[in-house]
Amino acid sequence: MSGQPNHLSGERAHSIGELTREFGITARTLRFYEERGLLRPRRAGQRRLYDRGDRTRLKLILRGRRLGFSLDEIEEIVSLYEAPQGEAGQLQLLLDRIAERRAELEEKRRDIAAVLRDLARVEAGCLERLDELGQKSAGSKRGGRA
Amino acid sequence: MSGQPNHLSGERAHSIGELTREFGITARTLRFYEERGLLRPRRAGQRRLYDRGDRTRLKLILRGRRLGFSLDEIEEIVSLYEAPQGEAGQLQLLLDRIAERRAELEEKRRDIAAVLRDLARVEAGCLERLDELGQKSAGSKRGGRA
DNA sequence: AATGCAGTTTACGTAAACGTAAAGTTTTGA
DNA sequence: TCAAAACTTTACGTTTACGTAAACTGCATT
Repeated sequence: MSGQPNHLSGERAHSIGELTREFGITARTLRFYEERGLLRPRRAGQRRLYDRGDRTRLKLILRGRRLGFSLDEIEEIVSLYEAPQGEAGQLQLLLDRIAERRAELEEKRRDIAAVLRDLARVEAGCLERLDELGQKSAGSKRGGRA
Repeated sequence: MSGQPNHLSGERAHSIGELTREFGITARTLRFYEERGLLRPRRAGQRRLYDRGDRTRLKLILRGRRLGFSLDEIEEIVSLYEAPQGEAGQLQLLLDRIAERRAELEEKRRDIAAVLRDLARVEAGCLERLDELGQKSAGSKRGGRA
């Protein structure tokens, strides 16, 4: 139907250079993640080819990175997404790990809320002060302390 | 009125050991933060004494750390809190920096929401699967496929 | 044939954030 | 009083997450 059959699905794979541009990271980073086992692009000869699944994983990795998780933690989190459909014991373990991660994330969320709240306070102080300065400036323009 | 006058205010200062226990960090970390200029406890001879302000700063630092900010970034953020009451230009700069940080924090917040959402989906899948297994198990207990 | 570009492997280098060990001082409790 | 506990400085070590350089390969131009 479509052009050349590219691997197994009907989507286009990406070179390492394309990914660096798309995600603003270096090729070294991508190779490093592969070395760490976080990514497994297929190959066309030597060249790496990243398909949709690899890109999805990469997005997850970068998201974890922005949240300050270590690559070890990121690996664990990503593995949760692709966990095998095990039996009851495995599933319970998986649920436990999910609960742990959720707790961490909710702590981070509270931390963020706290910082945002503090910043809002500082901002309010700034605006107030600016307003005062504005009053004085306007006053002097209109002729001093009137 | 009270016992010995401790410095200028009427509060009790804490030793480095007390802080390590209270916050679950090592003395090395506290000294390192001091070396980096993030903390400035006063001294009683050689010994460091941390007052309420130092503890507040430390909480901010640890909060930033949990959010994955570098110590450089943390320094910047904390400095926003204690910014001098400058004139209009300075205030505007301060407001700009606050806006930048706010944008970052809101990206983190979105990232957290995304991970939480994904985890919830995985969890739902787990529970569903567990439920299926429970059905089967109950069925066989009651005597196979009825 | 030569050049250039994109990609590859190998390997050493580096910045950040502490860890750890050594050796000395000061405080504190028995 | 005296030993243990707590603290100090100095200094080298370690882990994480890549950066950077060297040397090679394959393909497309010129």
